[in-house]
Amino acid sequence: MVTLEDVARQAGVSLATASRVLNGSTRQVGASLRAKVELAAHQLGYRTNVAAQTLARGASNVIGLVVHDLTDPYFAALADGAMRVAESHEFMVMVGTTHRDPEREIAYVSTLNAQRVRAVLLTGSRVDDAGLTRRMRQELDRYLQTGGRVACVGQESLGVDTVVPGNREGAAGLARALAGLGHRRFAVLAGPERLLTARDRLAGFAGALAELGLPAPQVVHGSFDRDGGHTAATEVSDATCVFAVNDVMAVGALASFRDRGVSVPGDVSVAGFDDISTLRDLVPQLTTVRLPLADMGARAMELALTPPGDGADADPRIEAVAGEVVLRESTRRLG
Amino acid sequence: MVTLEDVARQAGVSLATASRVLNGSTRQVGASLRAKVELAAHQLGYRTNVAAQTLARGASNVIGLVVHDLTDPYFAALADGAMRVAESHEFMVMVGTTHRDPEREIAYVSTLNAQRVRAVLLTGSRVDDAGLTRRMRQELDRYLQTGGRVACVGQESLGVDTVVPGNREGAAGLARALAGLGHRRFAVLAGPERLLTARDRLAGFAGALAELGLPAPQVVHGSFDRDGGHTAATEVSDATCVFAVNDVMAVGALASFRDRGVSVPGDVSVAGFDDISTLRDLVPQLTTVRLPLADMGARAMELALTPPGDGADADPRIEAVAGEVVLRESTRRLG
DNA sequence: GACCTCCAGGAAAACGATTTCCCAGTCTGC
DNA sequence: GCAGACTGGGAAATCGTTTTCCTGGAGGTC
Repeated sequence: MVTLEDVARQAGVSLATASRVLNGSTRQVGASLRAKVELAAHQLGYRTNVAAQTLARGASNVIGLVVHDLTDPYFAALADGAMRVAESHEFMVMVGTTHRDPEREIAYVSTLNAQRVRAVLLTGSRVDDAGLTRRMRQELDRYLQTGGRVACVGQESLGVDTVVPGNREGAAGLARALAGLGHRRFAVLAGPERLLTARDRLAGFAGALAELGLPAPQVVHGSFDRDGGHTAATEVSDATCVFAVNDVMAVGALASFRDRGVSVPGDVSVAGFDDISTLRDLVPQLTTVRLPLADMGARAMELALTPPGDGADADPRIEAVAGEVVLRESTRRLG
Repeated sequence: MVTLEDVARQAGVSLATASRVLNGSTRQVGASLRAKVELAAHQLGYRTNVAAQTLARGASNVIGLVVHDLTDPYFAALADGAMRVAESHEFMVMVGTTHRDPEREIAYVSTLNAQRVRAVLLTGSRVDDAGLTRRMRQELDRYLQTGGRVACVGQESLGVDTVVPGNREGAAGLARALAGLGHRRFAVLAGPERLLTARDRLAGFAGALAELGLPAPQVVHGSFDRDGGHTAATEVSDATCVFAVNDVMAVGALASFRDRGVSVPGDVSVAGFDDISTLRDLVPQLTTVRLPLADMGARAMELALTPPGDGADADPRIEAVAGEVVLRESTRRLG
């Protein structure tokens, strides 16, 4: 293992000079020495020991990214946007997958803290559980106190810089658009009861229906994934339009209806939420609420990397992202 | 920032004892001291400084994972399988995305080397370019010499432990199955000319057709993604069956045909490769060659984590993974 | 030419852990 | 009762950098 000292010796300079040449320093080094050091480093095949560098500098060049599930295109898109930004800043990204287990999420923050990562990005939707939230807050505080930075995508319940998608407003807009198509009897495949993202979308949707004086939708809870949508769809009884609170669930619902010979949008209309791009070639094309996921990931990463301005550090920065209703083939005009 | 020394002082023990209690050691520590240390650590909110630990131990608990594109479900599935294994061994995973740029891939190996990661997992298909391969080899050698471990998914061209999918055999099997349906005139949406995975699949497919005494397929090159499939499909002239060398391209091709009013499988049959699970609810359901992607990622990670056995370290371990032809709705029986 | 300011270079002290010794007890067996 | 193993505890060296001083010489000003 070749160290900086080896390089310095071979180049006939001090450790300090070698360090200054090889790992960016404000101090100047004379051209001839500089050349010698670079040559020596190249000849010996020197690679900085980042652990030592991190220890000495007191700051790493790693960012932590916590997602629920990489195979869920929602998180993949978010992660992709975030990673592009990190890469453009020459940061490495350490990824943790929680598989939707809040305990693991907390554990990851702890581990990332131990790694002294520069910033942590939490992309998973929060859950309505005061105990968990409190413990997460506590873990985050530990990290923040030692100079860490945290940003979040989803709900602002953690009191950190957050990119907040317009779940309520988007779902409300979708409800109005669907009502505009003539639908009156709705069902909502609402996902897990305590998941805030799911809950907000349901609330926005139901709220808008109420405002329009329409009957409350049938609500079917279930898991937040494709199979959750598939299962929940079988319980829909008497609706002309089904809103799945995310696209992946909508896909499950479509499959379920197809299996049972129910035509979409002939017999029932289906809408989702997120506008996952991998699903854009689905048949029928899915009516949904588009979120700029990659962009949201990128903005969250920017938040995490940008220290809060001069003002009081008390207020977390909140960036709202609007969803855009996109009507496609899976929902039809009634009557 | 609370250090181990703070903990030791608060607990009234030496640094050595505190270290032994908090960060797994073979040495025993008396129960009373142990309790004191644990209490102190808890009270002070101590978090190990992993950088210092890595430096002292000379080995990190981080694994490097290099993928082309997280939003491509192929890599997402691979990464997911790999990460599960890493997590089960309590390793953290540092992910790099190359966006299909071989230079970036090499740069990542270098960076991960600097991080002194325990192992590096390369999941991207190799490209036929002697210069690039040589430089990658060189970079890997540097890393291997210092005790690093490397595993790869794809082609065995790097001479490291590799999980090799049966691209040739799978594509050949597919060709035979499609010929068995009565197809005679084929087109292959063949992806980039120099990408080995694409090339192998094309070769396997064309080879099997030749063996059957069928005419050579029309070959259309293009990019390896959805849009590549879409574009390439427009150039297909006179075929009853189109083989896209991966599922994502097949989706593009389906969309292209649909746009032009060409019915699948009525007018033309379409097949892909990989069996991406996100696409299982596509209409029409895609005929493809199934690869156990998550499992492949997991096995590659196992390879990376398991030191080669006692024998000569000369031979890289190769694990072959067979693809399984799955005929679905997108291909029909002719005549 | 004296004085002051820069500036490039080096010696050495951090950074925060792990681990090798060394030491003083305590057991064991006879 | 004593040699010899075994035990748990601590002092201090070590890992590979960065960075703070310190120093001597070069260049500028009056």
